[in-house]
Amino acid sequence: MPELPEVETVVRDLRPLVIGRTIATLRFSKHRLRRQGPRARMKLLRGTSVESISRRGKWIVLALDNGARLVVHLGMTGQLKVMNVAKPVESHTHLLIDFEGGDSQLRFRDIRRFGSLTAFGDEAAVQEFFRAAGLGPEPFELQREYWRGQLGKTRRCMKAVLLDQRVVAGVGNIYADESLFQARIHPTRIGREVRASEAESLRKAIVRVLRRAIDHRGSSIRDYVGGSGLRGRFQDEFCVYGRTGKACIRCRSEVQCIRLAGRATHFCGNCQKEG
DNA sequence: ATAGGCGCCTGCTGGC
DNA sequence: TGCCAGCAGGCGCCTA
Repeated sequence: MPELPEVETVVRDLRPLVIGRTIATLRFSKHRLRRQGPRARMKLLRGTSVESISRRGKWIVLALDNGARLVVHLGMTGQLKVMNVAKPVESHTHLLIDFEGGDSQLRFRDIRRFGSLTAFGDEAAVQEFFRAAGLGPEPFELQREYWRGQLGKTRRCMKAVLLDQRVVAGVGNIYADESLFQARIHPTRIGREVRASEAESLRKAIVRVLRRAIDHRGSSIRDYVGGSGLRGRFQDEFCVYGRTGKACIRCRSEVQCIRLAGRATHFCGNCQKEG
């Protein structure tokens, strides 16, 4: 579900609501998440105050003043939001963080439990975790030569390359399809057969699409809400994603949908030529 | 190296 | 109306 723009929106929403707050208690649901660090290490967070909240790819990092970190991934249906303690706790809420002297609490909710919550002792441990995962560069910091090199050395199709978090961090199914449409590149094109000029227009398209999506607070299709519970609006701006059978906004031919890299892939067969 | 399939979960939709 | 297959913003693991 949440890709970079949604995660960025959550982080921006939460920033004024959690920075400076001191964590009083952490309460977990009885269900385990798909991936979750040792529950015992969560003790590191108690009694500390939040210094910052940031994003790396689709990961959210809460930095505490004792150096500890809480790293959150929203998976497909994760929500991280601050709510008034008086609000009923919704089903599938897996972590409640109460702050000292306040009437609001941070809640992690995840219907499908594909998300993850992990505590780390310090920033170095977080960086090592990302390094071990091979997490690639942020899309906004993609170097032209690096990008060309990554495309040039692979026989995978472009859709698969864009979804690979080791190549570029933060792009998911929606923004992969939208970026390829903007750059007029067919999703089945092979990485190393993409021309340098195409690679460059794709690099720019990714940045443009992600920035616009962030401006719209991301895309809400079903579950996603920002850190204050507000939905996104970028779903109204989709050119191809979820528009199967509808007219391409550019040439009016039918938007097609195929399965690639195990995911529904939307494109215009007329605007995006096969190799 | 890479494609494909499965598994992890729950909930919703569309076709019969 | 009811049932059930199929599908969903992710990702790791396995096999061929």
